Order: sequence, then C-alpha cells, then structure tokens
Amino acid sequence: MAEELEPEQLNTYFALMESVSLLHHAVEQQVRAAGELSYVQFQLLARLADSPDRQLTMTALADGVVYSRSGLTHQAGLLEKAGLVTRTPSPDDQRATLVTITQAGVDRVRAILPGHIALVRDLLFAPLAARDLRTLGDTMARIRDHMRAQPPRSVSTRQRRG
Amino acid sequence: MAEELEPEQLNTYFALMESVSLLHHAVEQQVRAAGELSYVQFQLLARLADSPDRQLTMTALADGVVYSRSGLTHQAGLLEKAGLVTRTPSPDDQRATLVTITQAGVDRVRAILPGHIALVRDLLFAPLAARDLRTLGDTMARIRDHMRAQPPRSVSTRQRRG
DNA sequence: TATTGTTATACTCTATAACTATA
DNA sequence: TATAGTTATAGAGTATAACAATA
Repeated sequence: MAEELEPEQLNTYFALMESVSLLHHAVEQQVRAAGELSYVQFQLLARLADSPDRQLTMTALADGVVYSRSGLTHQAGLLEKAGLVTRTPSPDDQRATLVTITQAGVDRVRAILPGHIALVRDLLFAPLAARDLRTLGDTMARIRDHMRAQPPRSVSTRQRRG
Repeated sequence: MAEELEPEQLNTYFALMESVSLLHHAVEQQVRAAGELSYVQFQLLARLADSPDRQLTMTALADGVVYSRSGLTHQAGLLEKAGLVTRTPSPDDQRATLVTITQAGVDRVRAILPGHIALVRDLLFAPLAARDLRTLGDTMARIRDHMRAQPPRSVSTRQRRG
C-alpha cells in the first residue's frame, strides 16, 4: 500500500475540488442574485418542493445538506421568517417538526431555477460529450454512495443520521 | 433548446455537489484535527510548500483558493500570527507582498499530509477502478479549465443563450 | 435511555468599501 | 489610471453544549 497518492490521484483530487469550488461560488451568486437565498437555503427549499406533500421533518430535511441540527434550526427559522416555509408539530411523532414549503417558497424556487439550470449547463456540462456525462454521473453516484456509507470517523462531534 | 437539464444531468450535478460536500466536510475535520488549520489555510500552506523558493505573492497565492483580497489578507494574517508564514515586501514590485512559508509551516503541512492522503484515498478513490480514476481525472480537468476560462458573469444581468 | 429539535453562545469566514502605496 | 494589498466593519454560517419534550 502506497503511503502517497499517485500523481494521477492527486491531480484528480485537486481538479475535483477546484471545479466544485468554482461551481459552488458561481451558483451561490446566481441563487442570491435571482432569489436572495443562500445556496443551502435554496437546496432546502428545492428539496421540500420535490417532496410528497411538500413537507419533511427537520431530520429528513437536513440529510445530506446540513451537518448540524442547530444549523438547520437556524436556517429553517430564517426561511420561516421570510414566509417561505412553515413549521408544525408532526402528528405521527410529537417530537418531530414538519417543515412545509409555502406557495411563496415554491414561487421563489421557480424564480431561481431557470437561471440556475442555465448556469449549471454552461459551466458544468458545456465541455462534456454525452458519453462523458454518463460516465461522470455513474462515477459520482458511486462515490457519493460510498461516502454516505462511511461511518463518521473518530471526531469529537457526533454525526447526524443513523 | 431544452429549458431544463436532462434528468441525467440533474443527477450528475447533485451527485457531484453532494459527494464533494461530504468530502469537503471530512477533510475539513481531518485538517483541523491533525493540524489545527482550516481547509483554506491548509491549501494556502500546501501551495506555498510546493512553490519555487516556497513563496508567492498575495495575488498568486489567492488564485483559485480564495475569492476576495481581504479574505486572503485575513487568512495570511492568521497564518503569520501562528508563525507558519512570513510576509515581506517584494523586491521586484514594491506594491506586492511576498508570502513565505516557514519551517514550522512546512512541518505543519507534513503533520497533516499522511492522514489527509489516507482519508482522500479511502473516501474518494476506494470505490474507483484504475480506469474510472483516469477518466474522472480527465473529465474534471476539462471542466476545471473550462470554468477557469469563463469570464466572471455579471450576476445582475441575465445569461444569454446557451 | 435515546431521539427530535431549540436555544444561547461563540467563533470563523467572507465580502464590501474606503484607504494607502506603488506602477 | 490601474494594480496590490490592508483595514474596518458588518453579516452570514456553523458548531457546541445545555436544555426540554417525547419515544
């Protein structure tokens, strides 16, 4: 087992991190300009808009987007204050909070989406052939699933999700 | 002429963003645990350690890592206060500041690197075959170069064409 | 006891604008 | 005039720990 990454691995790692950093920076600006939301807030709303009944529990909503409970509480509070979501106790589990996107929230997502899609297409997919796209999608899905399955490493903080 | 992303594009976009988000979160923790640095600080030090004469101007150092001058000034100040870099006026251009990594800075990077490499290998490369790796590296390099070449969009103006 | 979520708090990061100085 | 960098400052994001309520 090599102690180092192969040069090819290192280059791949760097290219991946820089590309996504650039992409993230660009979409962050687009989302803020088109809808006055942070990217995290946009992701939360987009998720709710795509959910059955347009609602999710806090825990389900956090999954994959946010890494601390209090962070989500904070963001949900901001979205609620802006009238984009409502929070109600869950009838199924009295501990849980159901977050529901409002019509204003749906409208906000719709206002952001066309420019967002255009930007992602131009920045991320423009230089890819159809075959590259398929391969990239397969590879990233594999990596994502692998990472999701990793038990959080020994770090002091306890991770969400179980 | 599609107004939307193909489902395959959407899935690829999501898988890419979530994978890198998970990876970023993991390496951020590793870097902090092993060397008490943020990932940005680690990137800055690693870049300096790899540079000729172990030094770069502020502008060159910022490139690709940080998106505002003041942000870099702040980070460089923290690194300097920690004794990991020094800042001196450039002899070539009196306006420029040369940032030089100290031996303590090099040692810090070396303390972080083995665990960092192991983590990236386990999280990112473990599920990839040699062929996948090569393809991913090529694709991400192409995307990165494409994004680097994009003129920064004026976010206030609507994107034209596609 | 474990889980869901909130609160309070503190800290870091980032960005904008005004500024100095050099080219 | 344009560029390199700093300062001041303000706002947003995130995480920790303590907490209450429910399972």
